[in-house]
Amino acid sequence: MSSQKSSADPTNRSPKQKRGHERVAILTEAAAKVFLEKGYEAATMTEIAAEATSSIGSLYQFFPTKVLLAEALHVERLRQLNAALVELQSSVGGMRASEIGDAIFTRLGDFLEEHREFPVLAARRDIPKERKATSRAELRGNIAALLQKAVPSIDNDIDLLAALVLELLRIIVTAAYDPDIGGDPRMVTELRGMLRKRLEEAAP
Amino acid sequence: MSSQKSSADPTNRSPKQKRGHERVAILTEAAAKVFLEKGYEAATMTEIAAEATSSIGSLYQFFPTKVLLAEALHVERLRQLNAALVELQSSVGGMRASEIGDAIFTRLGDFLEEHREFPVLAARRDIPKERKATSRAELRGNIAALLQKAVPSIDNDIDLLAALVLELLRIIVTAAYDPDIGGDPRMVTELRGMLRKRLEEAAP
Amino acid sequence: MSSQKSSADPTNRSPKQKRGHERVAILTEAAAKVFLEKGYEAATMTEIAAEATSSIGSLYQFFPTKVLLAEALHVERLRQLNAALVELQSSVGGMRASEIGDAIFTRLGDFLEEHREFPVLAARRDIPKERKATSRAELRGNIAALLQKAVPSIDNDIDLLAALVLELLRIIVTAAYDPDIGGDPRMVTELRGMLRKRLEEAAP
Amino acid sequence: MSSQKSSADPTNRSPKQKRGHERVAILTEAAAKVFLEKGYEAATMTEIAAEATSSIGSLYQFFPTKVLLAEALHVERLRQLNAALVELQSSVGGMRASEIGDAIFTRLGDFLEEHREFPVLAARRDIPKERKATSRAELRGNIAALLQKAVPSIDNDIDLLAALVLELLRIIVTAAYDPDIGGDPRMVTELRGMLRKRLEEAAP
DNA sequence: CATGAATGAGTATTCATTCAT
DNA sequence: CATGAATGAATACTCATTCAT
Repeated sequence: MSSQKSSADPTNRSPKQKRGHERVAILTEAAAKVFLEKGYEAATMTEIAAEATSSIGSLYQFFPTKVLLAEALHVERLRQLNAALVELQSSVGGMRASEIGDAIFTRLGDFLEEHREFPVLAARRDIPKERKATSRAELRGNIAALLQKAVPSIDNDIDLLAALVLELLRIIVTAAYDPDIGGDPRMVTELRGMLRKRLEEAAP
Repeated sequence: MSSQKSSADPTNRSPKQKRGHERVAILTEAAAKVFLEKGYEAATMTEIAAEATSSIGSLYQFFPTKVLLAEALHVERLRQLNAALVELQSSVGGMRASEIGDAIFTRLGDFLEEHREFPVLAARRDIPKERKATSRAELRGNIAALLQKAVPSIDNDIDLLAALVLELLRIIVTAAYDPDIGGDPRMVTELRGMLRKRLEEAAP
Repeated sequence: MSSQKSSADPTNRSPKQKRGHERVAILTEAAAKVFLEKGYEAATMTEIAAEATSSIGSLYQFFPTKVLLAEALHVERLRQLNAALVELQSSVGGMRASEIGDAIFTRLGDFLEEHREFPVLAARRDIPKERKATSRAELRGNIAALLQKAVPSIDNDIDLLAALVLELLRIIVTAAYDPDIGGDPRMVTELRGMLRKRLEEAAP
Repeated sequence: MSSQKSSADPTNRSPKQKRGHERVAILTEAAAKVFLEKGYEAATMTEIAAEATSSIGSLYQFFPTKVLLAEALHVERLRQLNAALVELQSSVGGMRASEIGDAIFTRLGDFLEEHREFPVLAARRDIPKERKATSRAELRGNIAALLQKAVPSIDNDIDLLAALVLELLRIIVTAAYDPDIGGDPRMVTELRGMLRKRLEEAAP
């Protein structure tokens, strides 16, 4: 249910030494920062390298393409996101429907706050729809698993509910990313409330 | 009394002749199409001109900047959107809370289906936050007015509710824009349901 | 000695009505202003038309080319300049060598102050060298005539002296045009002094 | 530690490798040539790159802007010019007033003959007046220092005299630049003579 | 492997000039 | 003739990517 694929895409040459692993991490974080600040298209490989206090050549050593760099980062974040959901499973046993939504919101909200570049990566227009579908399916699956585990009695519409959670989260992400709206915490409260109600209704 | 261009004024030249008005309309629609297909950043002034079977010079005659072109289109769509909301006012008098949400969803859903480039325009990263706030405020105001008119008894949290409607619509937009998800009409139904419930609760 | 050619270059269609003459004057002055402000290359036909509160089409009606417009203006200014020199002839009879230089400086200084775009026009890189030589020759000739008339005893080197006067004036022009230097009136005094001395020496 | 480019810093990238230094030199000379031939505005970055048998990208690697390229070249020439003046100091001790002017004319004449693009660079309309004033001041200072060293008894008006030298040189430059006039060596002789006389008078 | 130089196709934008109304 | 729309070659500049050292 969770994703355990090795983080190295076959297209990237994977670093052979520890040195390389550190470099990759630094480059990746630099990319995250620049993608967040500038957006995917406006971010330049040169600026990312500079942010990592590394050279263009070095950046290309590990990520032979801007697309591949974005993808690597995206995949990594998805892995972390799914891992967070999986981890949540151990603590939701026996929760009431009204609580599971909150738990998910809280956990994923934390994730998204820490990795604010995530929506930028997810919104890239050149993600092959296939990969997109797969990613969505995996996330939805993990959320569905959570719902299921917490409230075994819902199995009807469970996939739809999972998708709904995802969409509601997307609002929060967007709102949080957009400084104008994000300030109003009542919006999050509202959304949590709506979800809670829906879940209670699904599993009375 | 001319002044085709003048590097110092950041405004679109408005056409003075019939020919000009027609051309502007064609250019605008071409821009809408290309922005939708490619996204704002990847859209090319050259391609837009080509799509309009105009010369690049003609495009720049009326829209001296890519930003200004996008803005003009965005403003136009916002105008239409707000007009639709205002128009809706005349038909909501006496609706029940449970119906007003549906009415809005339907009307705005239609709009968004017809103008699929809207989210692209609205997501541009270079919109000055001030303008963004103003636009949001206007939309929210019109939605609030609708809610108020239909159900005068809600005045508590009416702005928050309006904002909520906007966010839920954003989901639909995004989902509709994203071919993978948009197909599932149950999602829209879900969202409508959630909103209906919330509104009923607000105005029992 | 002075130039009396008709101001209309054969390449320009000359206006047939009074209306046309006014237009031409307005356009010409607008051109003068814009050339002065922006320089020849940076000046645009569009801006010139706007400055004349006229349309591009109208501008092109009278001056079918930017080059032709600049040339027409240049020729007009040269005509005025030469006319001023010719006019001066009637008042220099019997002046001493030490005075004639001052007289020329004063008169031409006035001209250049009133028509500050002159150096811009004269510095255009695309003036055919032939025309350039002719213009210079005419100016030099008129200055030589002045010197001759005032101090008939100088005939040796009179052309060289005339050229010298021209060059010294160029300094003033440049300096006057350049706000940083122009402020210092002592420079003009110096140049006048040097010229006076040289002339006295030439005609003891 | 890279940072090839970064849209926010208005500086030339300095080369870090030997290859880079060579390229910069080639590009600079190519720029000098094209600026001289075409003038600043008409000179094209593409043509400069071609003249240097480099790619346009290489040119921009080191000179991120046409303005910056011109400035770099201008600054370099000013440096050389000032260096020439400073160097001259060691050989003017004890010269007579009548000689120092000639020495300066000769030295700077050589410089200007070798770097004929200099006036083009100096005449650019977009030089910030502040920089212009500074450059002038430095040149004037060096000339003043020369005059002072050679003829310590002049201190009255020394700055004005230095400015005068500069202006007289400007004539030569302009004349030399302008093929029509430059040919006449008597003009230079005249100017030298005038200056000599003025200096003798200043330091009898 | 790291570094940064080299490449060049691609992009927004300008502007003289021509043309339809 | 006036007006302003149409045209498109030309230009500065960008940036992903490749290569030499």
